[in-house]
Amino acid sequence: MNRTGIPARLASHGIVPTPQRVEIATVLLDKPQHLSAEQLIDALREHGSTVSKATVYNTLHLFGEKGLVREVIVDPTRTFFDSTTHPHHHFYNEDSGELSDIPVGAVSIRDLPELPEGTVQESVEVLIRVRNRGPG
Amino acid sequence: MNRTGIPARLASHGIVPTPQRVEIATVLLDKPQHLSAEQLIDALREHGSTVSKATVYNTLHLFGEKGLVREVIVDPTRTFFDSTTHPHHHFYNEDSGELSDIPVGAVSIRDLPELPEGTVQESVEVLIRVRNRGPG
DNA sequence: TCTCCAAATGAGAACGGTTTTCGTTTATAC
DNA sequence: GTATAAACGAAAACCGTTCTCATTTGGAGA
Repeated sequence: MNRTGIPARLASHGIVPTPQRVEIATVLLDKPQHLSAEQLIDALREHGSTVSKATVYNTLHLFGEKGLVREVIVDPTRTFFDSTTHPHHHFYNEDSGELSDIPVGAVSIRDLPELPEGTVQESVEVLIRVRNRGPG
Repeated sequence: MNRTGIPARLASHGIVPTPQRVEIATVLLDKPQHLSAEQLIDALREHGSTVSKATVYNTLHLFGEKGLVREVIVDPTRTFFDSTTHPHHHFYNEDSGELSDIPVGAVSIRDLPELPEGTVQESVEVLIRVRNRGPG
């Protein structure tokens, strides 16, 4: 169902399922994961895909707008794309550059604050930065 | 106390208070605020300072390492430096690019999760992304 | 089937915030 | 005064991302 399901999944999000988009979605949405654009391009190449960098970026932004992936900003040098879109939070290992999920329910917010005048809430993100425990 | 206090404040953080560092700290630490490097350079220029870009970046990183400012990453295009270092959280207005503090105590985390194997916690950050309320 | 048109793709150039390079200046020690 | 290391700064390099624009693709209608 995975491979055949991708085009339908794109369509259900209002995305025209072109071959390139299907390739990208097949690799990125294969499992819960967080990939940078560069990592995704590498993965695509390993799968024999030849999609261009421009299309990968265009597609990632399109997927983001349509709610098929979530953009995660934790590092000034690259953006991560999260194949899991339901609400959850993240650990970011600053030593390894690895982004991982905090199990749903393992953390929750108490007392959401009043928003700044004239604004509407977009998202609530909790990020726990960690480092590898040093020797000792 | 502000101007005379800055060199001592740097020194107390293990930072040699050179003229440039004092200029930078004087502008950035003047009040609770969040400035990007570019905004800070503009502010320095308005104060008559001629510090170079390289020194501003070097200094900001040094201040960050020494715990004098906090780096806030919410936008892939620029890093913000927060003059308030005690624990607090942020609103980020994606329309205006404005970063603001969530009042301390207005939000708190329930049930911190277990950290990934072999890691130690660095920080816990809550970010609430907002947008300007559209007309209507 | 042929044409037209709009959307999508891709190669490579451009962009822009940040980092690096490396020669010069400054501060401190002796 | 001289040596030495740290700090500074101008400009180039860097690099992830965006942009340009020519080409390709896919559908609608003739």
